[in-house]
Amino acid sequence: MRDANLLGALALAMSDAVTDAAEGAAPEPGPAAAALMLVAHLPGMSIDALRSGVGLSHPGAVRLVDRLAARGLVARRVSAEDGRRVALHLTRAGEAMAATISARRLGAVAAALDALPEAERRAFIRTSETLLAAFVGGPEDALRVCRLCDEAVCTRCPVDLCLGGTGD
Amino acid sequence: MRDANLLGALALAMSDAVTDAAEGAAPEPGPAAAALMLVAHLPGMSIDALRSGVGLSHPGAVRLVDRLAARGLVARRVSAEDGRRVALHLTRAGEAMAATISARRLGAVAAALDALPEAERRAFIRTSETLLAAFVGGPEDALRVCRLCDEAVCTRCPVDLCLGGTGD
DNA sequence: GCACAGTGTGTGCACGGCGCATATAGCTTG
DNA sequence: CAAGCTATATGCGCCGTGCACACACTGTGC
Repeated sequence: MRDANLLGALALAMSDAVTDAAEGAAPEPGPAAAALMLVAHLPGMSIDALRSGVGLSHPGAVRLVDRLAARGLVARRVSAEDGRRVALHLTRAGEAMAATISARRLGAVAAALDALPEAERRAFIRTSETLLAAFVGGPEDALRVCRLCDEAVCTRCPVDLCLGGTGD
Repeated sequence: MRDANLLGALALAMSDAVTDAAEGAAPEPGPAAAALMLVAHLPGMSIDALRSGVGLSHPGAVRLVDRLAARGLVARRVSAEDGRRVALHLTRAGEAMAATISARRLGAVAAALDALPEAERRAFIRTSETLLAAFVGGPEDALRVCRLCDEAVCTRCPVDLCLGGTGD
């Protein structure tokens, strides 16, 4: 029980730090930062996929894209293979903002992580991979879990691996 | 960089699981669950202390207490030593709800943690204690970090220890 | 080729939590 | 006792959100 309580507190503290760092660089608080990172990760994704990633209702996702498009961060394009779907893409400004968000997010974690001795750090990360896989139940969870990830540094991704992917 | 990204994803996934479990047992989504746990941890606390713990503005905290009081979960009492301050206390119903919130929160983490081998688990928790202390900058952070903690199982608390407390 | 259901997206509407500015009560210092 | 500070409470408006509904497009049946 003590271990679970301690780990829950660490998760909350780190998540707060990560979220504050990410949303501080976003145009508005809330799911905007996650939306930008998701579109950066999966260019051409649909609004419905974005919805499940950021945890909003359908109309909420539409309005979020409205606001991001009005700021010139994302662009709606018509999908080539399906006329109903919207293909979301990042503009230059959106890509720059996503890069800033990712840098701040990584910095919030790296500071504490770099203070660990090398061996302890490696062991900790290995166990973290095991735990992360345990929190992924299916493909719909992957978008949520990875909604702030930076695909550029996400090698051997445990989420992809546990879903049968290649881990890139 | 990869380590920081991975750890950030784990923090987000665990925090989501913990928050969903806690808020699912609360009367409303958002900071209500944290407010109940904080008052359970520190009976007689003021609205201003609650405000810093849940991360709301002053009026927001007042309205939150209004709603919790209207549901019969918390009680406003006048502080004995300071007539301006409100001493917040949990009612019987509030204590029961706080117990449920804590149980669900611990369950969300314990399931994944119990799957680890004993030695790996102990090593992971030790490093977690080190990291948790790194995310506490001052006394004001303690309330935020511990806003969902269960004091009954929080022995040798790294947050208290790094602030010079007794760790209970 | 055409009606049909199913899916993806956009919109009118109202609700509610939130912060800003302000007001009031109580403590504290001169 | 007057002035300043702190803690709490309230009027007000904003904005993100979800619900219900409408529309566009795709695929399947006849």
